[in-house]
Amino acid sequence: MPQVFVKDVKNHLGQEIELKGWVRNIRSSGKLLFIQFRDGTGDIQAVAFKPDMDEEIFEQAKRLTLESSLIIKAVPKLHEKLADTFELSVKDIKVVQYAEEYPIGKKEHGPDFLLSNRHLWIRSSKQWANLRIRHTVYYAICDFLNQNCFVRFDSPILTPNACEGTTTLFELDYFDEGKAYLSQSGQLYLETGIMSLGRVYDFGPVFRAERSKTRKHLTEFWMMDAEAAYVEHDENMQIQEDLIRFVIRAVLEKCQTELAILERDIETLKAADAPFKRMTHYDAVEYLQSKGSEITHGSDLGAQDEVLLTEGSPVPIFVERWPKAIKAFYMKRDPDNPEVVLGSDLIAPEGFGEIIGGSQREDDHDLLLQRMQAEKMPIEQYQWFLDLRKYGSVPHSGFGIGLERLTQWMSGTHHIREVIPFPRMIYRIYP
RNA sequence: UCCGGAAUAGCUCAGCGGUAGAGCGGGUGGCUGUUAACCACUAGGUCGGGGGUUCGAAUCCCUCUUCCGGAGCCA
Repeated sequence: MPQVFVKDVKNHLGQEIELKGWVRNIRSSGKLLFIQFRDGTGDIQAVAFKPDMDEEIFEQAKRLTLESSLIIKAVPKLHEKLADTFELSVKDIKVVQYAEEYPIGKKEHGPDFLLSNRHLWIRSSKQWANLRIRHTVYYAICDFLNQNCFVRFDSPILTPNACEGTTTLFELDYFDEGKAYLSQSGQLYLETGIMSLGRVYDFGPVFRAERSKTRKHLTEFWMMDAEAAYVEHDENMQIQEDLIRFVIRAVLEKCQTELAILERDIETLKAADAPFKRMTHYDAVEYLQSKGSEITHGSDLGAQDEVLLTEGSPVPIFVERWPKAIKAFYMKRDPDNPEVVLGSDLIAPEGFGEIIGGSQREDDHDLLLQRMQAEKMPIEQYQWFLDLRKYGSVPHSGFGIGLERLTQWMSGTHHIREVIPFPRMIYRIYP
């Protein structure tokens, strides 16, 4: 008998089918046994009724514990008490393993305990939902880019130098070549790719040895960097907006069960699928000051500023044209105002903060060299990067999306540690 | 790194100077419609480590360790 997945049960009403999975919960009522069964594709209630089955099988089923693995033969039917819900009428059960006493109980647990049991916690329904939404977000990003002429071009993870000098790097020994570092962004390598392929993206883990300790930071997270030749600042933002709205629609369409489990406010998410706002950094600071923020024109937005800025806005907000001093060396100066760069941060609503950083890149060799010298960067190590400005340089732009930040917003999850299978944080590397 | 908070049963917590408690989970029994099911009984603890104050410390003080929340930095 072929295996049927829980998600397909509705196509087999009245037929005997076989399902393979685990016990999420079990309730017994004498001759009736209610097994909350899960198989990875979804959950369904399986009902075992003693008079309808072999007595020995029923006794075996009675001894099932939380998370025991089992194969059941059953007939799907409409739930006797709930509308639009299916349940299974159990005919036979084969216990694959009686699970030992399961550490994660039905009541509340603290974060330390749950994180120490992350390898088991991922089975819980909210974690299951988060990981499925992450999957949907990941492939929606790839789908959008693939449909828009971007070619996957993976940047190396082991690198000889820093991408953006300021941030802390994880360092390791690289044979006889001295130190190597775990990449914190593939962006500079992507810029080489556009000269061959036009539009490229990478998607993989990046590493930041920052001692950040907030609900929005991980030391290892997944980032998608995209880069496009002949795209300038305004079009760069338009691509980002189209991409994010594509992702929102994909999640709303494909993750209805998951969003319901997480009690995500769907209407708020739907409302974000509308034209995004754009604001210069100057105007954003003026606005924030009028709202009581202490922010100054030369500085970055704090966490509270991001919340304040998007308060009352159903859509994300681009903050663009930043003071040159607080942005990276490779960003192109605004021809209309050399004090600011053509960079943009996209701030998600509902307090989820920055989800994208992007910019038009400096494409003039001498200007780029000057800036690298000003930042005292080791020029000889970046010769390959400067070369791009010598052999057919073109205007180009790109941006980077933090997968977990975006997933966190889509799923409405408070802490970023719940939207990656095994979060790496400053004080935690187990399991 | 800085500023707060916490550590008591497997888990979540109450107890805050006078010999250790609850709920859940575990075990045993009961129940034909349960939805973190319910009911009865039951086992389970050097109160994070070390030091101090006291007739007496889970409770007060010092110290160490671990964790949580927030800030900065960023995606």
